[in-house]
Amino acid sequence: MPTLRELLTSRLRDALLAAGEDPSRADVSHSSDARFGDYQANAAMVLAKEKKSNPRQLATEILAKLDVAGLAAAPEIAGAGFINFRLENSHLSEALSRLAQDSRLGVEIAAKPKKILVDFSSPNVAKPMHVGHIRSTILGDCLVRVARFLGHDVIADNHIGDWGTQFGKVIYGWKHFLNRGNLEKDAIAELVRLYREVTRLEETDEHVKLSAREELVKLQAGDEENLRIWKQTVELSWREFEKIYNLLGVQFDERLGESAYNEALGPLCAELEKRGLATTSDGALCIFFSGIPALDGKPAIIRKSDGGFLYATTDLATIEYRIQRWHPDAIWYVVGAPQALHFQQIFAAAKMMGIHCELRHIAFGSILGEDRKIMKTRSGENVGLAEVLQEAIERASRIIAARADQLPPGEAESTVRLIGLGAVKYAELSQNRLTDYVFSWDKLLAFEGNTAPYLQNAYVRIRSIFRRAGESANPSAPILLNEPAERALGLKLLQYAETVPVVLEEFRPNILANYLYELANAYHSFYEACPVLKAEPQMRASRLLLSDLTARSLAHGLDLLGIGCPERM
RNA sequence: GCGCCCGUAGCUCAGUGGAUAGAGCACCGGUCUUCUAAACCGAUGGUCGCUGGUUCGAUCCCAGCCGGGCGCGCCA
Repeated sequence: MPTLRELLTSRLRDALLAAGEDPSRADVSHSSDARFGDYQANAAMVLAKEKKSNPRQLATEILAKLDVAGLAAAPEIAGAGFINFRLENSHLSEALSRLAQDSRLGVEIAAKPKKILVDFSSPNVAKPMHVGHIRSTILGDCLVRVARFLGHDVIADNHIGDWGTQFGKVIYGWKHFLNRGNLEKDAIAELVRLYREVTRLEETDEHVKLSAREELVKLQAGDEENLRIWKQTVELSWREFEKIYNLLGVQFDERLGESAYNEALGPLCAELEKRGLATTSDGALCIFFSGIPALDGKPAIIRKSDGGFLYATTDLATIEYRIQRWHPDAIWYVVGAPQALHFQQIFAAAKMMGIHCELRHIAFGSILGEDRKIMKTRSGENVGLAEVLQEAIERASRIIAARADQLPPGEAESTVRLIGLGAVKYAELSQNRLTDYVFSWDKLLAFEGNTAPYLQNAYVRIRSIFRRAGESANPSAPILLNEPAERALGLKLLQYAETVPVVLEEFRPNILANYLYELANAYHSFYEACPVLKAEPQMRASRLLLSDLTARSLAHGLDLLGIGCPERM
C-alpha cells in the first residue's frame, strides 16, 4: 500500500504536470510544525526560483490543478509559498483499517532486491571484544535485519582477525608461560595475559623478541605445532565471542577469518604485478592511484619489503573471494571512520582489478575515553564488552527488584535481559552513527527518557490493557480519531511504512529509533488522554485496535533494531 | 604540510536550503483509591564556534579563521 507521502506526492505531481511545471519537484515532506498541517510541499518556491517568478502566485496556479479529494482538506498556501496539507480523518481511518490487515505494517518490499554481503563485528582473536566493537556489531546486525525485511538477500559475514603479528607473541607465551587453569576459566583473559607478558619481556630482552618473531615465521610457514596452538586460540576465542553474540542475539551466516585468505595473497600480488596494477617502490609492492586526486601520493602497500602481506592485501583477496563465492550486488563494511582512507584505497584497487560490485564503507565515529581520545586496548583503560553487558543486566535487575509489582516467577530473568541489553543497543542505535562520543555508563545504561525501556514500557502498557480486556483487537473495527491524541497516534502509525526504507538510504538506524521514540511518545500521551477499557463499545474497539497496531509497530521496529519486548516490566 | 570528520540549551545529543531550531538528562511546578508513574502535563533554558559570501530565505551550501578528533608506505 502506498504511504501517505507517496499519495500526496503523486497528486502533486499530477498537478504540476497539468500546470506545465516540472513534475520532478513534487517532493512532499512532514510539516515542520503541526500548526501547518500534516505534510508540506516547497515546490512552488523551488520552481518560482528557477523561473524567477512569484512563489505565492505559482502556488495558487498549482493549487488550481491540485486534486486531493478523498485524501486531504483543501491545501493552503502559507508563508513564502508553502503548500500545506491536512489529511482527512476519514482517509486516515480507512488507511489504518488497511494497515490492521497488513502483516508488513504497510512496508513495501524493495523495488530492486539485491544480494548484499555485510561485513561487521570483526573481533580479533586472543583479544577481548571491547566497547569499540559494540558499534560495528549492533549497527551491522541492525542493517542486516532491516535489509532482510525489505526483501534483500543478505549474507552476514564476520571477518575475524585471526591472522597477524600478535600470534608470534601469543605462541611464544603459550609455550613458556601458559596456565591451563586460567585458560579453562577465561581463555581470552589468559591469552591477553600471555600477550602482555611477552610484550613486557621484549622491552628488555632481545632474545624474547627474536624468539617471538621466530614463532610467527614458523606459524606462517605452516609449522605443525604452531598451527595447532594457533587453531586452539582461535576456537577458544570464538567460544567467548559466541557467548556475547548469543546474549546480543546476533547471528552470522559466514565466519571466515583473515587466515582463510592467506593462500591467495601471494598469487594476488603476482597477478597485480603482472597486470601492471602494482609496482615495486622502496622494495615494497604498491598500488598507486595516479588517476584519483584524493589518493594521489597515497599508495596502498600490498607486500612489504620483507615479503610480508598486509591488511590491504587480505582485504583485496577477500573481495575477490566474496565475488566468486556469493556474486553479491553490494558489499557493506561496517567499520570505524578512522579507516576511511584504507577503504577508499581498496575500493579503488578493486575497481582497477575490474570488480564492479557496489562497495560501501559504512563508517561510524569513535568511542572516546574521559580524555576525549579514542579508547585503545593498549592503554589498558578500555572497557570490555562483556563487562558492559553484565553491568547493563545488573542495573536492570536492581531497578526491577525495586519496583512494587513483582514479575511472575521465571519471567524476571528474561525481562531483565531484554531491558538491560535493549538499553545498550538503543543508546548506540539512536544516535547518528558518525558522532564520536565519550564512553559513559550512565548514558549507555539510562532507563528513562529517550531510551529502549521507554519504548518497551509503551508496549508493556498495551499488553497490560489486553490482559485486562479479556479480548483481542478486532481488525475490522472502525477507527475513530476524534481526540487529538488519537489522531496524532493514528498518523504516526501510518508513517512507519515511510520510515523503515529510509534507514537504508544512508544506513542510519537512528532514523528508525527516532521514529519509534515518537511513536511511543504519541502512545503514552494517548494513554493518558484516552481511556481504552472504559470507553463506549465503538470507541473501545477503535482504541483497542489503535493500541494493538501500536504494539505491533513497536515490537516490529524494535526487532529491526535487534531489541526485544517484555510482556511486563 | 595535506586530507576526512566535528563545533547546536548547564550536560549528552537530534535536526534541516525554508515558517517561531528540537529531544533526553539536570533544575522548577503540577498529575498515581481510576488500563503499569520506566509515564503524563507545564515552566525555565540557545548570537546553531567566529567572519565574510551565494540566496527571496543559511544553523545547513561556499571561502577564510579559531578550537577539537582522526588519518596520511612497509600495524590491523
